[in-house]
Amino acid sequence: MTDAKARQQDTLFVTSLEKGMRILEAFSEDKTELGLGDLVKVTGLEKSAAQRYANTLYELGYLEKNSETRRFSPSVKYLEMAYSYLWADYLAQLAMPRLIDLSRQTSQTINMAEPIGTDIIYVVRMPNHRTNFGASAIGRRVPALVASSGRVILSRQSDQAIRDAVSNWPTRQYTQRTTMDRGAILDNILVAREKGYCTTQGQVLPDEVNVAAPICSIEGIPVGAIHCSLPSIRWTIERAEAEIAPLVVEAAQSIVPSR
Amino acid sequence: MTDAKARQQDTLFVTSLEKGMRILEAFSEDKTELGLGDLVKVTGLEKSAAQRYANTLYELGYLEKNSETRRFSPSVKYLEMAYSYLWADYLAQLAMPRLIDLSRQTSQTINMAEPIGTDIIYVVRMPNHRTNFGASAIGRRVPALVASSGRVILSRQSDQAIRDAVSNWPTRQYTQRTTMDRGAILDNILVAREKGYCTTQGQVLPDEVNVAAPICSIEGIPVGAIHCSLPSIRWTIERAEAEIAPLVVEAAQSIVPSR
DNA sequence: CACCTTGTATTATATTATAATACAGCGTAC
DNA sequence: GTACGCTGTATTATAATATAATACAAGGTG
Repeated sequence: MTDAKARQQDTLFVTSLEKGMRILEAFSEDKTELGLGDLVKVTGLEKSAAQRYANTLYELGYLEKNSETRRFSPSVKYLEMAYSYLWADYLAQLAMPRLIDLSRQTSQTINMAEPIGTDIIYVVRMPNHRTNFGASAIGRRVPALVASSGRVILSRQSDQAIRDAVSNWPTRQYTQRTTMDRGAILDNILVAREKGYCTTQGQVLPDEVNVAAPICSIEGIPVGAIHCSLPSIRWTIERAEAEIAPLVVEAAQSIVPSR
Repeated sequence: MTDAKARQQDTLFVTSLEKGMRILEAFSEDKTELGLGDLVKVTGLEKSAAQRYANTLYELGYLEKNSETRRFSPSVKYLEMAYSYLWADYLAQLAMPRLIDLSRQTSQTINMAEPIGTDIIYVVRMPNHRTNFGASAIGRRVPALVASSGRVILSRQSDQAIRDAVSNWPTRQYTQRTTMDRGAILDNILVAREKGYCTTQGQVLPDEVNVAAPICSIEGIPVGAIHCSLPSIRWTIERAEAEIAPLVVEAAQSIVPSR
């Protein structure tokens, strides 16, 4: 029995709600404005279902509607949800003051990421140089194997977990320089384990050098990472290791979530 | 006929989805972890309904469940929604590079806010000094009459609109110094209209001086504001006007959304 | 130990979501 | 200039699905 089938027979699972969430989720980086037909394509719902659910979300204020094009787009309610989340995220609250300090100390772009399945997600972003918009927006997911934050979080896992992840987790080619060679990724992770931080170059964005250090719970379990982005025009990996890495590591180590 | 009644008879309005959204919205600044009973209280749903909808959202990955306390809390999916929103927000994308520059120039906390009904909502936050956590989280709503950003946006509206807002819009006492005198608020807005920026002190947080300037569309309609927060230990309003206001105004004026 | 409050699971019932379909409005092309 | 295809919108009878009640289990507290 498939998941979907199992759910249909579960009286505690409300399929109508699922369909509504499909509409909410239809919008993304490259789908910012969708008409009814687009929603049908993206969600796989029937036309009449898409109509009713989109209309409901519109009436509830989750979707805006361009009165000329009749297309929907996410409303600011999407942002309010982030606010609710952040208050529930103990790590974000604990880390925030240290991240602010680090941002001031380095005058560079500072991020905090948390692991989520095979990805990491950026929870705090403090841009300090102009960059791609997506790189300064909260809530972005990137495969853990690609991001320095993801790799440094993995570096604190068991050998077994690392090898499993490096073999099986997805990657994605963001730039020409994104490493698709899993052997090289493994090496990078193992070096990170030795050094206590991970450095990468041009993995997600071209022309960026990254330094990431893990945030670990009192039991030593990696629960997040701090990550500093540097423009590679002015920074080499060597210079980043010398000048930035110690600060990032220190900041990350000063954050020890106990719950 | 009430709204609720009207909706029930509207076949295009899916009440099940509404109930689900009630659960999603139950979590907030001070309600970060809710058990089933709490959800019933907050949402007004029946116990069995709360059960089914919360369970559905849990299965869909929107809610986490603490396996000891059995309480729900928002998952990181709440954050992903913010990411989708930001890509749909033309103003945020347009403003981001200028905000980064301004943050570097001033080395102070920079925010961008947008009006939403009688509130403003913070869309971009770039903290540069330690502060209250809520003040560095995206998605926060504050009554427009209280926030310097809200007032400066109002200052670009018609006399009629200003007077209407000052008389009728809600306010809230965040600090001991929050101005509850609507006459004083009106004066502050009218001064802002003259000067082109709005200064406030201790309205939302104690010990903060704020300077805000409006972002206007090509037609002159205020669509947002840039706002700089300064610790009042080191900043007076006078110094902020002299050193910070020109930079904030310049940044805001350099952003001219054309759609 | 008794009680109360919490979350969980089940069921028959009818409320509510459904899919089909018809309609209207608009732009395009022939 | 008219016909066509493409949008989004509105209405219905039907049955599928959400429902509320209720019973049960599991902790916690007096």
